[in-house]
Amino acid sequence: MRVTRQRKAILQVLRRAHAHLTADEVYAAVRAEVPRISLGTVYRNLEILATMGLIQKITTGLGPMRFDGNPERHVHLRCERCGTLEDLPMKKPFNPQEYVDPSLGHVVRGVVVEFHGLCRRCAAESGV
Amino acid sequence: MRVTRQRKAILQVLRRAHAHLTADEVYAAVRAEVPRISLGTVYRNLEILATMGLIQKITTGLGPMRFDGNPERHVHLRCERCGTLEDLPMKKPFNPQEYVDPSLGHVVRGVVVEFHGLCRRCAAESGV
DNA sequence: TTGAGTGCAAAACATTTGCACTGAT
DNA sequence: ATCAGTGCAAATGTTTTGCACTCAA
Repeated sequence: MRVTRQRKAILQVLRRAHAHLTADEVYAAVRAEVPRISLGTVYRNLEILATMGLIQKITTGLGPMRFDGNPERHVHLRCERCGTLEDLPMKKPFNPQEYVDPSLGHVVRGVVVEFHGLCRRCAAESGV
Repeated sequence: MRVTRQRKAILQVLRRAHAHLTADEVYAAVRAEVPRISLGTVYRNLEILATMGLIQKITTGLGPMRFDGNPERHVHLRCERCGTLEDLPMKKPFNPQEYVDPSLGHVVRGVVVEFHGLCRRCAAESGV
């Protein structure tokens, strides 16, 4: 894999970002550094970086995909009030085998867990 | 809410389906019964039925949304080999509080859990 | 030097919407 | 009779792709 200016800039944007960005947000941010980059290149690189495990691709079922510069395993909280997607530390790792009976013939290799509720700010503002 | 021919047919297709269908698959199936139904009507009704809790809308991050005629809470297994989405019985219920620390200010109201791996048929065929 | 990567523009795909008409109540 | 629901077609928004060109190795 070649290290291009575009690829470096995309990775940098994601690593520096506080929130988890959409492809379009990445595009906008990277343009500050590489003005002539195209949206197609952004998509291509996000796909490649995710496949290589350098970033994470998060599909949430609400709006477009988002990308997370943190490749470590962690879970997300989707705020029902403001729509943001933020990291959530887990008390203990999630073990699929606790929940699924392996004798039924299928094979469980992994699991995607996404919490939803209220983020810190919205919980405070709505006085919950 | 009115009980139209279209709405009844859509619900019936989803309740009879073994797998969890995309809007397009529902459209194709319903056309056998209501040939002049439009895709827009299918989408509108799927949205309404899901909001009313009669069906479930499942966004999986791979391909288009899928719809589940079973409104009860249960989890799904996405087969990495053939792409189907099927129901998975759980040994015990999933309790978010076991995993997430409630003292951090946010509020967890629910969780979406999706397993991935191999469905029965693919597990058997690939000899795992 | 050379082919992986790029920019551009068009295409593909899923979903939503405006509008005049229809049919369930 | 009324208006929620429908069919149609166009619009929207996201993501992918073909192709000629560029530049990292």
